[in-house]
Amino acid sequence: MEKYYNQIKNSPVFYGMNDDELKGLLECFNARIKNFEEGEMIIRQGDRITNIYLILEGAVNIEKDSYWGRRIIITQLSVNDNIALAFVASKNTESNIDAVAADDTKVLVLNYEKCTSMCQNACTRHKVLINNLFDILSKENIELIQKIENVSQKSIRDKLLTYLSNEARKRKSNSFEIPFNRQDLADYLNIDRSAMSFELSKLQKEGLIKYNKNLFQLSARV
Amino acid sequence: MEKYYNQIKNSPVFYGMNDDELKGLLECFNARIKNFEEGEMIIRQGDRITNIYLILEGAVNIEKDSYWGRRIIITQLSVNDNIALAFVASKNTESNIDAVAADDTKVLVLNYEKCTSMCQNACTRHKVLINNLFDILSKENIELIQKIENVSQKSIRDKLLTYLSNEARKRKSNSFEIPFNRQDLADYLNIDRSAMSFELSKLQKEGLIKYNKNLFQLSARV
DNA sequence: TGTTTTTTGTTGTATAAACAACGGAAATGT
DNA sequence: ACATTTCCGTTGTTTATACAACAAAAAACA
Repeated sequence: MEKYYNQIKNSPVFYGMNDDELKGLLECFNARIKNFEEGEMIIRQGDRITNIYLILEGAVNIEKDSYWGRRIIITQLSVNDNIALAFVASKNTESNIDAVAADDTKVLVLNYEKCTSMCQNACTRHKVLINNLFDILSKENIELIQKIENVSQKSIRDKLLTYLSNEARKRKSNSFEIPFNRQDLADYLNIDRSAMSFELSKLQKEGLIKYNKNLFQLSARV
Repeated sequence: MEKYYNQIKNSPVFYGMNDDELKGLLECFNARIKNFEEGEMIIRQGDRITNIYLILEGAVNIEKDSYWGRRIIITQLSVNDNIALAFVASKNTESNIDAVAADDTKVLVLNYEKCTSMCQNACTRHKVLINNLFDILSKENIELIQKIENVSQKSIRDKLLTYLSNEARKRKSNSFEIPFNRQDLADYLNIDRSAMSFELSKLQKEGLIKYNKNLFQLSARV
């Protein structure tokens, strides 16, 4: 835990707290570290969620399986992101998603219910906390709307261009790495991988984008 | 304002407050009622948002225009829902959506920034408020994930069946009205209206669903 | 280093969806 | 009650995408 102390302190969940507040909260949360191997399920559809998970290392895919076993990737989370906040915040709501380690992953497990029942929202650190969580939720909301825009384009080409230019804007740079391999990107945009590959190389031939593995570069025209 | 007092009091935003707290907050929010005609824009992409809007009457579509002018409907909001909470909560974030009155609509305009700067989160009613807003945001989050599932299906048929069965589950009934006309539903699911109509009648012929105008009924098999 | 496995790009074919055009039904307005 | 407009379903045609199969490249492993 020591090793990650500074990281935790600067994470969006605990941002702005002093050492005393942070230590108190971690105790209150009954915080502990847990490891997941690549491919392991952290949360399953139908689970009743009582913990928040703060990602310390690695990456996590938020997924859903459709009837026919086709995989939908909702989003990929990484270091400092948290999993499942929306579900613990909406009491008595079952998870409607899977959370799968996309890498060997270390998470900080926070028992949200224990913490809220203990504090009764009374202590000052809890006030900072809920403000932080509020900010996080609103940002997640906007991210989800963004994702809806990405997948709502009608052609493969438009999905790719929308996704890539949204990423560029988010990173404030025309060249950036994406967290997905080709199959995962296809599952994220809900398109066929091979058709996507084809379209990507077409876009490259036309000079709209350049890419090498997961590193993409957008030309000024995009 | 009097006319809507009870409705406001029981809305998710102000839920659980006593009369004094509510009155104080409405003042603090500089609350006022505003009317919009069908088709009028309540919020535009790029606007910097400082107000929350609580819908008192009518309905509002949250939309986005793609490059080619194609319309994407993210969701439809109705009475007691609020607009733009995520944007005011994420300070300094421009709206990336349009909010368009889908009907003649009455909203309660709440100046969020004024309220938060005045109260400095100090007063007790503000604590109830932020807890309410927190709940609302988390539910919106889950709704958005649901919507992503709906539009992430690969065929028109699967989109319709997923959407309809999700609605049925939400309403806890196999027969229900949808808030969309055909064109709006197509824009919500990002598919062609005529192709959708065709698929709907096919589903009806196969006995999976029945519908009449906006009233849908799912057979047990769905 | 050589072998195996995974990932990515390419192509041809089958299929599903978009699109355009239209007629009828329903709703709206006068 | 009639005229006008909007909405909905149907059909044929064009187009884009899924799908399958495969080869090349890269990565992982021994």
